[in-house]
Amino acid sequence: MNREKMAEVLEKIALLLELKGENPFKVRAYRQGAEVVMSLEEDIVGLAKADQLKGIKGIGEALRDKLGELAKTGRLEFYENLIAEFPDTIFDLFDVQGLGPKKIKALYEALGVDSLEKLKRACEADEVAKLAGFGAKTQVKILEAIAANEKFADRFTLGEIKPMVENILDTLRQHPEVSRVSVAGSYRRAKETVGDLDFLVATRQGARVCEDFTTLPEVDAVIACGDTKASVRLKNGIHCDLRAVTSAEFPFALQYFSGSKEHNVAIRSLALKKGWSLNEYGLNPTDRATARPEVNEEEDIYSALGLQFIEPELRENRGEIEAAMENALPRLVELMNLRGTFHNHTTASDGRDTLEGMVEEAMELGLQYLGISDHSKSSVYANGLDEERLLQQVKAIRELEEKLGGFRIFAGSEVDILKDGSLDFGDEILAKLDYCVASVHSIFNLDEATMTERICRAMENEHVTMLGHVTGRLLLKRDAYVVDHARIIDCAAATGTIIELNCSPMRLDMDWRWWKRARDKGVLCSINPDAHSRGGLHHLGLGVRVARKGWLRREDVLNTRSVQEVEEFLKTPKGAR
DNA sequence: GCCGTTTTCGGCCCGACTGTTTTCAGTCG
Repeated sequence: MNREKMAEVLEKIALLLELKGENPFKVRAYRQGAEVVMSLEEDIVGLAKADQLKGIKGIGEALRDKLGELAKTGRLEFYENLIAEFPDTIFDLFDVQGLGPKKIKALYEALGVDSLEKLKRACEADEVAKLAGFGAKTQVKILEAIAANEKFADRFTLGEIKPMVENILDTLRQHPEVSRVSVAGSYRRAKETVGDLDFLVATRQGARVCEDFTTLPEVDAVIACGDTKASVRLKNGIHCDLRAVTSAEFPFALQYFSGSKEHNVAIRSLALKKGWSLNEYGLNPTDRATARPEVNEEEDIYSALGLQFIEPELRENRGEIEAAMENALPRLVELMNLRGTFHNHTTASDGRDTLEGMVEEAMELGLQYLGISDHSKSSVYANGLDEERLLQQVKAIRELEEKLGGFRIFAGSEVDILKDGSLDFGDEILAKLDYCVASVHSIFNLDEATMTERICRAMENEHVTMLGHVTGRLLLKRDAYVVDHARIIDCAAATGTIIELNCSPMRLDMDWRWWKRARDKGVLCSINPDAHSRGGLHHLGLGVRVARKGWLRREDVLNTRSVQEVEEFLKTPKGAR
């Protein structure tokens, strides 16, 4: 039993109760329970096993018992009875745009529809349109939604949709009737993947702007279009909403639609305590209210509630509101703080650009130093360097550096962590490098304890400056290999090993949820693009956003330091850094 | 089912949009 499985059971119970027409608040309680299970800092499975869930907000007596049973026996009778009432394939129906519990229930009871396949056939046989509450248009929309689901992925990585978001923002800014523009939602909060996009505009001509939005070249299908809201599906399949509000409403709408839902629930209840009812249009006095604060920007809303401004990346209800009350929010790292970066590849292994090309791009970006760390010999698939080629590369780096004068190139290696935790190069070779990134690139299927031990052993090596991509995850493609993050963070703290924030768009690894803990234990971060081409260096901005989401400050990140400081750091023995 | 500075019962966010209705239910965020 693990955290994910526990949350999934609660999530599925919520759906099944909805199908049965249960009290919506009970449904919500299960859904919130799933949320709590996923976001709790402590080891929820261990706590559940030991009957120590008491006092956790959102987990009451009933959920406590159910989680306890689940953790101890791996099963839950209540759930098994519930799930036996419906076929497993019925869950797929909830993914169809426009179908909710009531409609699914009707389809199931009247037509026996319990899978996507049966739904499709029922629509094609014109049976759905005849049902009460359904009609011809609904039937067409269901078929379209099924087709869209078959054709497209339902989530996108933050990195891959960035160019498109920038494009749409530019177009909206140029609209003559639009005065203010922003993207909101999980994209603005820098979640590693997003399921949809939310755009917000200030205008007096909502209907017209909404209409124009639906004719953008990126739009594939229009789902809805009214006076204040338009909803479309873009050609790459992503769902995209536009909200049009007045300029006075804009800060409220921006706050509201940026979420997260959990953050907003907490903010609104705080507002109520102060005598204000907060929604997407404004701050309205309840009977206890004092004078209405002036709000022109989002910052003014937080300030009216007696809070420090909370950066969007932090709005996950993970302690940011409490910190803002005490004026204790960190000043987050910014892109302009970065002076260089480590973990980059060249044509020597599997990169697409030469050493000279990579350095040139780094200089263009205004960096003062660049770390080169090509793959080591065990990564045969990536043309990894053996000892001889590595030493040649070090020589080439020193020569290029000499020629450039002033720009520092750190010679390193991304050395493979072998199965037993030993390294692909011996200490005598590693000692000749300026630094070294150690990463796992093979044998991903070890159990958690063995994998964690393997990684910790590598970190104990004096020459390992930093740990590369902690879990090896490829977002939406390959799961993380299982590691005990808490132990790895402790080990990094104990050995003075840096943990990399790999900001390749597919990775964003270590996950943002762990950085605050690492920071509090004194572990240093290095924001590394894992660049395999000149363009790859541009992902540093993405890395900064994730670092911010992990509560990191400038001083928590190695590559905000100057060349001299980094040299000093690397010269100092690990234990003394 | 959860929660409590309206505290053990009675609330729990609510507004926009659509389609099928003839005044509203369902979905979505």
